[in-house]
Amino acid sequence: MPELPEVEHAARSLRRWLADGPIVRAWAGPTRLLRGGDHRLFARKLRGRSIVSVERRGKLLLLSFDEDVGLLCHLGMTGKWVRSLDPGPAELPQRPRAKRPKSAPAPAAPPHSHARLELRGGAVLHYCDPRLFGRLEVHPASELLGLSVVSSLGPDPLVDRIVVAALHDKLSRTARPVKVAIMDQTVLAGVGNIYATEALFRAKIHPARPSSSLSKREIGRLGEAIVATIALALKRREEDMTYLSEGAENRFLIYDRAGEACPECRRGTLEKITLGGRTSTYCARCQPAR
DNA sequence: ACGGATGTTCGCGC
DNA sequence: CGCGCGAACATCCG
Repeated sequence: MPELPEVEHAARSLRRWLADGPIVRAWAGPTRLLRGGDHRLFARKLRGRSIVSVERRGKLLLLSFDEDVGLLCHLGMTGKWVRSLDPGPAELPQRPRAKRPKSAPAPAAPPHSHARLELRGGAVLHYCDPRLFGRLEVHPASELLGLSVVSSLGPDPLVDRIVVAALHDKLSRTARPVKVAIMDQTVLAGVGNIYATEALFRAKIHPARPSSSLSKREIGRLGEAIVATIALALKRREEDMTYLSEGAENRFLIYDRAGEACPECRRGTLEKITLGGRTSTYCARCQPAR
């Protein structure tokens, strides 16, 4: 689920939820989410901790607790934090649930819950991630910002804003397709495939344009489009829970709409190309190649 | 049933 | 060093 707006939404939720702390019990399965870390250490370190701050940098969540305990969390492709009121009986990762009759009791824990923070008062925060592409790492809170995954991030469009001159300077040094460049987390932190696609459409820039070919004016347009795209997605997130794969219809302008008519010019048909291994949708009329 | 999916990271080759 | 490509990770959905 996660690009910058979704991660920001998760950060706001966690900030609210963790304020009910402290954590009376923590648990994680022996999962690869921990990246070689020890699941018993996860439980030991987080038990008893109270939240100090929840920050977001790009797609990363940085949770700082008292006693200098920190948790780094990346949602990968399908990770999310879910709050429930019951921890569930099993001390095992929840596998996908088999179909059961309507009359059967409701499940106690959400599917794919691989780590849990149980708060005083009974709420349980589950980290759920079917594909296990995410990561959860315990570090000293004071060292979170110094981790290379964090310190190597480019400016975050919401936290730092986008400085056109700096972005232009960075893009001028590479011939990579501009879409690949803005998805590079060391160039901008938090932009992924959906919002890169949407922002380039808004800015009327072809996704395959060599980064170095963009004028400063175009970069300015692109920067504004990125911020606007992210702000709109975040607003929608806060208003309702609409997103992909949650029973919601596609609310994006062109993402995943190849073959449909362009919503802007209404004449061209949206096309699809692959850049940097990812699918890109664009309108050849509104986003000319040169 | 097959192909693709919001992300990252690795290895290989040029 | 830059860059592209494909694979890998594990599961779900249409």
